Amino acid sequence: MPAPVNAQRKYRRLAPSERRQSLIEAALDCLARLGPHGAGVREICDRAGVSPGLLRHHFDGKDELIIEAYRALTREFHQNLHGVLFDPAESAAQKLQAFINTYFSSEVTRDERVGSYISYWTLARTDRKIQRIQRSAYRRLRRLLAPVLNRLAKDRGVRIDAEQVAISLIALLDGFWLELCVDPKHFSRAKTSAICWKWLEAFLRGSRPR
Amino acid sequence: MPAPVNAQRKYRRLAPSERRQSLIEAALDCLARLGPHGAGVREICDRAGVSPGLLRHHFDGKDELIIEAYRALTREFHQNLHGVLFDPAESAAQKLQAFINTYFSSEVTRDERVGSYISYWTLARTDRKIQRIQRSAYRRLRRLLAPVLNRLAKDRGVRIDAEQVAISLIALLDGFWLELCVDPKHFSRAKTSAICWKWLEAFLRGSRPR
DNA sequence: TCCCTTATTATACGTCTGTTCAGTTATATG
DNA sequence: CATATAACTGAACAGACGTATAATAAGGGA
Repeated sequence: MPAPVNAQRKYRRLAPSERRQSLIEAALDCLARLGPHGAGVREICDRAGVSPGLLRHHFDGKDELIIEAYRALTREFHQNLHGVLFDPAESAAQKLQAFINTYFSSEVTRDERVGSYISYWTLARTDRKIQRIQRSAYRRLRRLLAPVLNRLAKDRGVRIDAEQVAISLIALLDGFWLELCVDPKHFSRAKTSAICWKWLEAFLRGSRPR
Repeated sequence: MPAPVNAQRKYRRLAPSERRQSLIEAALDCLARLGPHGAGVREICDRAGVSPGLLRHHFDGKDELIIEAYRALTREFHQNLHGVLFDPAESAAQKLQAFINTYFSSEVTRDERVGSYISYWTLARTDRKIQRIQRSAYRRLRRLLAPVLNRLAKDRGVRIDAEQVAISLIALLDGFWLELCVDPKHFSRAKTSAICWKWLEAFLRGSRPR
């Protein structure tokens, strides 16, 4: 009576792309829970259920994994928000409300992700490659946002500098997002979204007519 | 013909309080330039012009130094802003404009400091003691700001939830402050201050009358 | 079925980390 | 000027780090 086949296997082989994805996921998880200091090779590989030597078989080194994980993170972030802003059925106001909601949604800002964003904010100060990815992601977000803001201003009959308003709105969102990190209990995500929308509307009301 | 006395001395003795201050300064400097990863004991002590063993003579360990440095940083930050908001000669509007200017001033946000703030944002995610200091500093800032905002709302004849506006204003400021880190060239400090003030005024104009 | 490829493991290596400690020397005090 | 105190040095330590490498075994193709 032989033991089940699965019990005899010491490990499962994965296609390189799958294993890389699994290691990226583990890296983001460690970065979020333990910060850059805690995201060591052994910790990451433990999390991925894999021996430490395997990292170098799929990546040039730990640094490349961390960078690749950031690429994946910004891609995920951008896709979430892109989908919301390009729904042709919605008005500009509806799009922007959905945008703000998504920014604070559990999908984007969920606890297992939010810590990794902050880790990368710190890493970007010293790592040029991470800095390049961050700036590019920031520029893409602005370019995504500006035309929709322009459209909203048109609807409201006011004249704005869309680029500048995009920058300000992102600043407001990022600022609240930071505060949610300090004290998650102090504000609900829904309430935070509502406040941001209120600020945006107040700003538009205060802008000069076309 | 003896060499000058100073050239024979191998080191200079300092009072504990002075040496502690010097090490704290060096720690903040390393944290800002190199991030948490680069702020090692040897690096910090090099920066302070001192041998690595000395750190433990004045602090319980590296962790305590980092925490003590954060205490000094938040104290400095708070004192700068406290002075601005408690000038009795100024109106609420003038106080708040000065507050915003100071927030982005080279004193508070200067390059050799700004990086250390971000480092601590990351460290606060995993270190309870740093988290406690951060939350307390955040609460103090809100309590400093709320009464002045209330006064401004009175002057403008509108009714606001001062606590909530304080939270929002801090979010806006912190958000811009983060963006200045990503791309310092994109916005001047003066322009950033002006935009924040404009947002605050627009919000007040949009609030309901008393 | 066997075999070949290569994903994976386990161990070992050198470097860097925070810390220890015995010895050294600046400086206040009598 | 002599002496005691303690600020300070510098080398050595154990452990954690990222990495290199030889051995192992999973799993598809002949």
